[in-house]
Amino acid sequence: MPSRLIVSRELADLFRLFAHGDRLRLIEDLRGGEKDVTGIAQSLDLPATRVSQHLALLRAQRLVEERRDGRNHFYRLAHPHLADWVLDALPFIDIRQRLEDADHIDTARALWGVADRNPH
Amino acid sequence: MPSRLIVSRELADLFRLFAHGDRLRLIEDLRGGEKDVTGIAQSLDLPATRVSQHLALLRAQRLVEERRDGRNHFYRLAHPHLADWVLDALPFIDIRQRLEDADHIDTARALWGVADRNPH
DNA sequence: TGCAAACCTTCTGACTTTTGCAGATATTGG
DNA sequence: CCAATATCTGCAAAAGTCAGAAGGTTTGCA
Repeated sequence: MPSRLIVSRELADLFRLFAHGDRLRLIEDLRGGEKDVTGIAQSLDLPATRVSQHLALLRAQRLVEERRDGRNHFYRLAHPHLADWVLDALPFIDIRQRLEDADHIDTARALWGVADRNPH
Repeated sequence: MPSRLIVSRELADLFRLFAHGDRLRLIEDLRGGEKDVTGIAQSLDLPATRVSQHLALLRAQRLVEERRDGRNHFYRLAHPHLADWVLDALPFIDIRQRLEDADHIDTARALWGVADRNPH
């Protein structure tokens, strides 16, 4: 009977995992395929230790999968379309705040290799 | 140039807004259309004051829109498909934990009036 | 008119809990 | 031993939750 409560709480936990800019960038960084920790750390410009901590959180929820090759650990998205789903949230960002931001959104979409879904 | 950073931070703020079970239930509650605060409070079993506070947060991000009729305030989703997008996250919930949870997910989907996308 | 009740919002303030992050240490492979 | 990661510890900061009080409107009604 309290299924709504249970599921909404689990969903909330999931969303909290995405409530961190670096983790979102990490997910988008894996859009292209697997990558090792050092590689991720470089492209996100973060210390490898921090990246490893973020990955541990994502791994705990089975959002990423690991493959070891020698001393390198390669990670990939467990659900390839997770990155797409995240970007689907872009339309929900409040546009009102400085039009400048709209440009940032388009630019980011382009940088992340996603076709602009809202051309004008 | 730091578009990725800016956008990922805004997205993270958005996700943080969804990182609360009651707010998620509220969004799903508006799936069927507009509803007034008292009505929402009743179906969520929360004090109206709390509901109003949640609505204030969602309104600040333009996620809900308000319509006043007499002393009642009716709210609706600014983006009708927001509720769908939220439920699209269900597949990302870790299934491993007690199969029991899978049932809860199906049940919740049914309760929220969404066709089961993963029949077996 | 006036007043009370209904509906809702906002402010205040404290409280709990989380969480981000650094630095140290452990582990595994070359 | 070095490189690449993972995990542990601990804290400081932040953030968010929530209850209760108080304020605004609108409606109903005497």
